[in-house]
Amino acid sequence: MNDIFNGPYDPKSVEEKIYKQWEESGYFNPDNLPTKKSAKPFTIIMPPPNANGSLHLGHVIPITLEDIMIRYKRMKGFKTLWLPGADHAGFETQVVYEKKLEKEGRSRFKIHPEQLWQEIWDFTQHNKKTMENQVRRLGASCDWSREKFTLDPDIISKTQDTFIQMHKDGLIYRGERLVNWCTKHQTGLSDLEVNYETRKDPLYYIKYGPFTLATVRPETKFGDTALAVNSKDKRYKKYIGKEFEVESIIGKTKIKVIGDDAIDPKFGTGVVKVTPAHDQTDFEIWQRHKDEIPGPREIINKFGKMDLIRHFPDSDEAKKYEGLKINEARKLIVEDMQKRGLIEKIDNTYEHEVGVCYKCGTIIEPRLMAQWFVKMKPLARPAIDIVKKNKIKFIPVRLKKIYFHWLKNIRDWNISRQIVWGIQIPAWQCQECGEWIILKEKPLKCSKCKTSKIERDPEVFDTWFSSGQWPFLTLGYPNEKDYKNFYPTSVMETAADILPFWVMRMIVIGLYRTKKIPFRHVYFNGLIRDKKGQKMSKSKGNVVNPLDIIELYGTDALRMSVIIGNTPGNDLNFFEDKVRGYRNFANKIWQASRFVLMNAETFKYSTSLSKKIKMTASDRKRLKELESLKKKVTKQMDTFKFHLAAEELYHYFWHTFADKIIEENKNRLKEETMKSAEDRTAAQYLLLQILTESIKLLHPFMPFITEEIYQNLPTKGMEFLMVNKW
RNA sequence: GGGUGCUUAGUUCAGUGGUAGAACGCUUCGUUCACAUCGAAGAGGUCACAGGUUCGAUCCCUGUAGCACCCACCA
Repeated sequence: MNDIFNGPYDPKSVEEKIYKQWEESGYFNPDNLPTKKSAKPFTIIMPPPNANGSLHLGHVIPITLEDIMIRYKRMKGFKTLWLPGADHAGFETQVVYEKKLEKEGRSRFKIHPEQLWQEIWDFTQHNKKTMENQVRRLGASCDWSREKFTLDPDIISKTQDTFIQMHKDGLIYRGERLVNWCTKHQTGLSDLEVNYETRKDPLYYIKYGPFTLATVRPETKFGDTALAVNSKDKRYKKYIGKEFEVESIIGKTKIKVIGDDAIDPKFGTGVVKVTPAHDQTDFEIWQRHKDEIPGPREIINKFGKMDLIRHFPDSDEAKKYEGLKINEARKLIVEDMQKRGLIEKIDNTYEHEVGVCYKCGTIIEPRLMAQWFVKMKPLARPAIDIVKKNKIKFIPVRLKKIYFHWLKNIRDWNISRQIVWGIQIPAWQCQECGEWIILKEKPLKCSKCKTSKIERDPEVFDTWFSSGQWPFLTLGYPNEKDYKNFYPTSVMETAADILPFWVMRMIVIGLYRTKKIPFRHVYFNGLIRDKKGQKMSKSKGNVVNPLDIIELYGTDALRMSVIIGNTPGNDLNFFEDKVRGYRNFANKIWQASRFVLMNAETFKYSTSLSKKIKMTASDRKRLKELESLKKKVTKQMDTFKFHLAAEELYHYFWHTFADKIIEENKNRLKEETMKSAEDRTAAQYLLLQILTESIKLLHPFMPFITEEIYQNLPTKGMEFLMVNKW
């Protein structure tokens, strides 16, 4: 017997070697698999990890789950493709890089965009390489020869094609809208990238002509273009449509009262000042009353400072507040208003939700900007239908509700980002007449005024605009062989929290662009949390590096610990004791295999042997039991119940095979106690048979140890367990 | 203000319309050559609460409470 079995199982000496063998075998690539011609494809596109750091424990769950599915299907004879990738992760990465710059005492705003781009490129390429090796350590059997990066030239080009096609189809428009503006990062954000925090802010009741109204933002007064009341409000009905001259700190101005149903008569005094340039609701009110009232007047600039003089050149007050930050301005203005008796009262108990940047927590300043938008309503409808008809199945099903809720209430999608790190928008503007031309290459002349003064839109796409096309772009839509062979993909396995960001958009754009569903199943895994159920984050200091765990306990143990007890869509708490338990299990497998092999040295295996073996009734019972286990586990695998399958196998191997079957057969194996050579052969056969099958069933979950043992079995058929028949 | 999920052993969590399950931890015993990263035996639960459906509910329905998360333009 091979003496590698001496001592406890040592993952370190096995894992690296085995992975290398697998990779060299070429079997990660479906083109090399010994599959039948009629074999069906099974495809998973790996959600590309962000190339702005290294893998953390949160990546272990998805990669393990995907690997389990892939290995299972590969053994089932499918033509399996698991395509890995990495995401440039636009804004996310730029934020990470900016923090790095800050530490070095540099600022993004002082670096030439091209240089900044190059620096971030180098940064991501470096991270990408580290991450690839980490993915290997996890045992991922993905096809590295097909790996993609979201900034590969073909991905960039085809992402732009989609934009151009959408434009042709009338789905893209450039609109002056209020954008969620982060004054720190100097970029607009999508609605999804805004978090809301509960804040306590003074609510000022200010006098406004014949009215008193409540506001938390008196400083936006200078941008007011109307007053609004609910059109059904009896108290104020008579004022609607009338214009008033009001006294304010910058003198007298005229302002009109309008009626709008968005106003809640019960809030404050039921009167609202309308500031369309700095408030989403007010902007919408203005859009409904465009003919009656003046448009937005911007009085806060992109740095979050007062910008008044250009609107009120003759006002001394305007000069006084000019350039002040919002908070400073507010304080001063309130003081001045109090001096003039314009403040009736201040309510200090008021709590409300304030939108903040999801990265830095800076209060979002709604800001009027021209941006590219995708019309979502027409795209949402087919995406709703397809899931309703169950053409795409959700695991767990309950998340469909969230999906529908999102799509039914969807608003147009702002896809412009004011950063350098991303895919450039293929849009060009004539500097003479302002005409926009949507083309990949720079046009020679403006299509309207025929001049050649044309500049590129310096902005880039929201990163989700390109990741939303990931399943078909990675496969080489529309003409590549892979696209024809492997699309639609089989399963999209991803974290539940990016359903609206990513899954929804992949379905929406996938349907639009390919006229096909991008995947048949979506499997949502939960987030990994620490022992106490808290989110892991660097600032809390509870981050666990998966490689440290692997060093201690091995990859197989780590994999088992994140699979067992992990149900789709639910979060999972991580603790080291659990991993230790499965490290012990790995050793159990190792020792049991050692015992079986030790006692099988006299055993000559051949496929025709099984007929000659004299099995006892209890042997047959044990084999039957094994058969029913196989059936049960197969069914669980087919229905995505990996946590149950893994637990079932764990229990069978340890408490049935090792504790019972091996024990009850010991006497049949020893020279001194055996009944006959024939009976010994039967016992050897039984144990080898059960061991071989158990190892196969365990392989998707614990690929390294099972492969290593398999290669030492006299019963092995193929060169690798990885491609052995399930 | 809406929505979703969770509440089961000391802990972390599975699970089922019909005597409650696992892992870890705990207690007692065991050092005969597969394994002390082990074995044997064991303690430990009104399955959040209150109603309802049912022959029977931890499971299905309704409501309540606590926790977690998501969404929302009430200034």
